[in-house]
Amino acid sequence: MAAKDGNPKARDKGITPQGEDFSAWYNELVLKAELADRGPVKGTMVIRPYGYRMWELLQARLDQMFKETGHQNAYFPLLIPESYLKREAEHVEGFSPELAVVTHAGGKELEEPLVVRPTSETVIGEMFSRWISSHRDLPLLVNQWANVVRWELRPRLFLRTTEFLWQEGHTAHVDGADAMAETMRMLGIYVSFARDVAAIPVIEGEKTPGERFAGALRTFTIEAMMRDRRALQSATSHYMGDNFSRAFDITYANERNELVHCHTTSWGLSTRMLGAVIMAHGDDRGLVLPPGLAPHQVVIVPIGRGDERAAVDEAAARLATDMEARGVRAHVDGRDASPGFKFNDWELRGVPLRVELGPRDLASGQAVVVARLGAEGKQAVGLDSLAASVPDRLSAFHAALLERATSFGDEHTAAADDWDAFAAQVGEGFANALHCGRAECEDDIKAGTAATPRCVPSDGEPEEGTCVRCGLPSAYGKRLVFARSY
RNA sequence: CGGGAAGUAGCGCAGCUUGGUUAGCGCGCAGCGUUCGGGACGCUGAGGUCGCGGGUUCGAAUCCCGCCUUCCCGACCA
Repeated sequence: MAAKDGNPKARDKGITPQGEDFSAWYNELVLKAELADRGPVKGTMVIRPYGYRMWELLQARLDQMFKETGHQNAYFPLLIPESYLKREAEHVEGFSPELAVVTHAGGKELEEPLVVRPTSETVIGEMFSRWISSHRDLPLLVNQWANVVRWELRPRLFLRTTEFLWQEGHTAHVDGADAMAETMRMLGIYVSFARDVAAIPVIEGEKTPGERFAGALRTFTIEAMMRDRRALQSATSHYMGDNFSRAFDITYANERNELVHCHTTSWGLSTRMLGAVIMAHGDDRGLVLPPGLAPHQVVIVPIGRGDERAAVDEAAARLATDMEARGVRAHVDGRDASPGFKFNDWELRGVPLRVELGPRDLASGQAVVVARLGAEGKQAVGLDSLAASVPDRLSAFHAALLERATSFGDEHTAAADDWDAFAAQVGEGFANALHCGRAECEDDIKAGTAATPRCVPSDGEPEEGTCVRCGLPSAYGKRLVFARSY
């Protein structure tokens, strides 16, 4: 009977509401849902089994998509000679502030320091130069699943950790056209992964020069809106031109036996995507997981005790087996805890569908089904048809989740044609506005509103006019998306 | 690195102002019993170098000095 409001003790069971403190909501949720924990070293993260299962599911789907488009997995070393980083001028400049460097090993100082990879363009570039000699070797399409280290100043679980897991694709091509096609193909894969697996609608587009990857000629991104209406860059795809192939001497002999530099790409998606899932779908009760990434798509909560319970358990096990036979990840929660506790617990963990099964249900040959989005309330479903209906229910759940996120994004996106409207809109969500393209003007906007250009959207309508900030003629030929971001 | 807050049991906190016996409370945890359709209850119990180092004092969680760490807000970023 503790006081409800203002009393921290009353919250032991729940989490801080999003509207009160989004950042507290996020941290408490990640910890309480047992997705991750903080490691002993600042900025490091332990991914716990429930969170790691999500990563595994993500990996399996993306990996399949990569292989279907002709890529092969490989693995390159964690340690890179420091000199490699320096071979591409912009690349070092971009990454040196956040490098972790090994200076001692084997009990003595190293002759050349080794950097712990912050990304692998350099080692892979070096290896590509040894492997590629003919146009017949191209394109070379490689991906690696790995950990990387970037000494971030302000870590945040999943969103920005000192060490994180990701996949980085690296490819080499005969020319710019082929490399650009690859860059866009992989961006497309990220878009469909986000939409079809994570149920997150994204805006795809190109980064402005100021937001480009260090060493890239063009950087493309997918940007998603979180429930606090801030943007999260969820994956990127880069066209390097011949920058890295010149730095690492990646050349091939063409059909006329002329030695030519390759054009390369790289593209990556990290554990940050799990942060996107948490923040794009979660609510005040906890996570809401898209079926594609949910460790348990259905949880069956058996209710009852004694002899009644034995019959319930048996029926629950049969139901789970039935569902699994249909490719559904089902779980029976047999813990010694009250039903109410389990309901809340699985809601916190975001399980899409919950099945309640008790003596009353058994007697009437049905079960109670509840979807985590909650719109339909509790629904009685006949036991003989339940398992068969689950795949459709999960698809419907995915569609509803995507629809909800899509309308949320639409509701909080608006065009802004003058500075006051712009400043107000980036406080509300995303603002579509014309910009002059000058870096100093971007900085000015950031200083004034904390908003940055997220991208030049691929599907934007052609439009010319004047910059929303400085009034100079607009660049890019269309509106940019601006938002405060993570 | 700038600005804020905080380090006391696994988690969340009180105690500190005005030093004083075995440092408390809630949740969680263990055992037993009763419970089980929206976060159950009773009884019993385990669990703490009070962040670290030094100082003041007969006596320090409490006062003084130094250090460390973490979290939040900003600059950097997937």
